[in-house]
Amino acid sequence: MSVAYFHSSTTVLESSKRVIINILATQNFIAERLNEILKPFEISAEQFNVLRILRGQKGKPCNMFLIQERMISKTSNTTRLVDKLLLKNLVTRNVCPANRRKIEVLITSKGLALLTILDPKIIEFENSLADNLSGSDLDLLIDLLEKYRNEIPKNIENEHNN
Amino acid sequence: MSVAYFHSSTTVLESSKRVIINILATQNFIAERLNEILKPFEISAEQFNVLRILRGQKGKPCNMFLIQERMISKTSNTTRLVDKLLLKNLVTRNVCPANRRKIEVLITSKGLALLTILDPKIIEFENSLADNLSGSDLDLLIDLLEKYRNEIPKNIENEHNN
DNA sequence: AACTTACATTTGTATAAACAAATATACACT
DNA sequence: AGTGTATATTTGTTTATACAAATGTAAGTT
Repeated sequence: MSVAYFHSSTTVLESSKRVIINILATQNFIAERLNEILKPFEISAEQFNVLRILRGQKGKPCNMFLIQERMISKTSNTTRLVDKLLLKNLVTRNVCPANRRKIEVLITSKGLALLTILDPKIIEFENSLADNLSGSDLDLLIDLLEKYRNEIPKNIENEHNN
Repeated sequence: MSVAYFHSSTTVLESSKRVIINILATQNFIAERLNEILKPFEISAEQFNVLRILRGQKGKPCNMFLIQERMISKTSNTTRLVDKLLLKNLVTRNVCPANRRKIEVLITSKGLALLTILDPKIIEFENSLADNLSGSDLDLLIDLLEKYRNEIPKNIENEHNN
């Protein structure tokens, strides 16, 4: 889900508007660069995201609901996303024997190999942005964003060592 | 341009990753709520953005290039965006007599009226988010985001009194 | 004037997002 | 077993995005 927002002409904006513009501009900035990194490998950011979620499972299969839940943007169509990864042999998809409503999705060795190639590029990208701020400012930024969304700050748990 | 990013399982993330997740999550948060506000009026966030850019022109016509330049996400198709606004009679579109390559787009009174209805809802939305932070923290957040994108902090000029 | 290049916008087309509706399975209850 | 309801995923369809190519206009050059 992409969002446009005014970026217009002649008057100084108040902070409540400027912060929104800045968040959207920053998201756009990140999205453009991430897509550039991924483009040579012919996967979209969404597909990349799903691959990382699957790797984070460390061998445990992941059903569609779980994938959807862990994606930041919940609106995309998980079935068709996985379809595309399946076509490239980056994942497998099987009906769960214990509950035939569920689907077990697993990353393949080809998928893992692709992530291994991408890992250093992504880390370099993340660090190149993070380097613009001091360590304490980076943590402050995280904290402010969480507060801005009115989210209870927590130690976000996530796949690491990726 | 929407971006997904990992939001996965079991390990604590370093700040360089967390900040990206937080920016994307915040953008998504804003986008969802903004779309909710606009939905009853049957315009998309992008269309809304263009209308605000046109109002910011204060009667001066706006060509396609200028509209595109002022949108945060440059990738969308301005022609077809304006097409849709035209269909709803929210804008007019005419060939520029001085330079027949250019197009003059203007917001109509119907377009202005729509913005007038939306204005308080948008302001309320912006303030509801801004209220989660103190004034100085809000300005700090803006500053940190600009630095994060490595942009020279400036007093953003924009349409106001909207 | 013809030719070239740059500019401004539109169009074509393939892919993806959004959202509602449909399918298929599981489980609880009678 | 049959019925209703919740769960899990898929499919259909409309609209939007992304990107390349095409169109039309202007301006400079020979």
